[in-house]
Amino acid sequence: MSTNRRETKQRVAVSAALDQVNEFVSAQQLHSILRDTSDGVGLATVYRTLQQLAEDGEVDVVKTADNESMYRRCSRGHHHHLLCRSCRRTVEVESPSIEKWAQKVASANGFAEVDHVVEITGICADCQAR
Amino acid sequence: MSTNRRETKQRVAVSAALDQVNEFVSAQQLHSILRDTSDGVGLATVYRTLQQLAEDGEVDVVKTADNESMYRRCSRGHHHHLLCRSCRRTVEVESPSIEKWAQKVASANGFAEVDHVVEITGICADCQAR
DNA sequence: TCATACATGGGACTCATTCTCAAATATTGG
DNA sequence: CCAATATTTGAGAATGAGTCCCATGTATGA
Ligand SMILES: [Zn+2]
Ligand SMILES: [Zn+2]
Ligand SMILES: [Zn+2]
Ligand SMILES: [Zn+2]
Repeated sequence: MSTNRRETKQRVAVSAALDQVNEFVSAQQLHSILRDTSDGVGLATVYRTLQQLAEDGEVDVVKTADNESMYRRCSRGHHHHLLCRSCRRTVEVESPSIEKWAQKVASANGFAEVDHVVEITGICADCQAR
Repeated sequence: MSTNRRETKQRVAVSAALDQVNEFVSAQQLHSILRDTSDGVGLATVYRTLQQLAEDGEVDVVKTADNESMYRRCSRGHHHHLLCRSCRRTVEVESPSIEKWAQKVASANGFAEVDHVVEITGICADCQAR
């Protein structure tokens, strides 16, 4: 809700850690990454910070098949993801036609406050080559 | 993987209960619905049965925002859903162009074994009028 | 009817995520 | 710089969906 966030070393640490990975990572992974380096950050704080970053549109969130939230610093603006189920390599994809389609289907059926989830998964070329 | 399922009264009960609702329901909801009628069905069995029905393509599964799996008996064949976040009213939608788009984006990036998740949510006309 | 492979369910267990709240700390007005 | 104050932190407890274990029950086919 609020946009007034204090700059604590924990928040900086989480943000910095996110910058070091290019794929989606879970709160737990980030927590153990931070455990090793310098002063660790509490798990609760990692969760809170990631949620806030997501609220602020700083990171994107996707859910794995086994219900784990994964976070990634993405480019700003609405987009979707094509991601490798094996190595989590991520490709951001944009498609105005998909957005229009979703909106059209919804309003054609009388729905308002439309939202949508569109994610494509697969096995990337590298992972296919094993 | 197997398709050899025995016809037990529990399985019949779960399947019948599913037929009585037209929206997506969770395993827990189905369990408490069944608790009231006749002989209840164990929670573990409800989960198992729903999973099997999903495997067999008898029901569709969607995840709520708070990571709960919801099941619904849908028409056969691949399709997606437009669903009301308030009352869970569901509209099945088909769109060959979306399917082609997903496949094209994936192969253009060297991905194989492509899968995708496409769900549209909103507030239905009735819930807006509420 | 019998043998037996498969199904059931109560309860313990997992595990991501949230909650609690006292102690730590960033911010700010003076 | 300093004290007052509003936030933030984090260790551990709590939550809750879903899974597992396994002794008991049963659908099914010979
Ligand atoms: Zn890969
Ligand atoms: Zn979109
Ligand atoms: Zn509705
Ligand atoms: Zn599709």
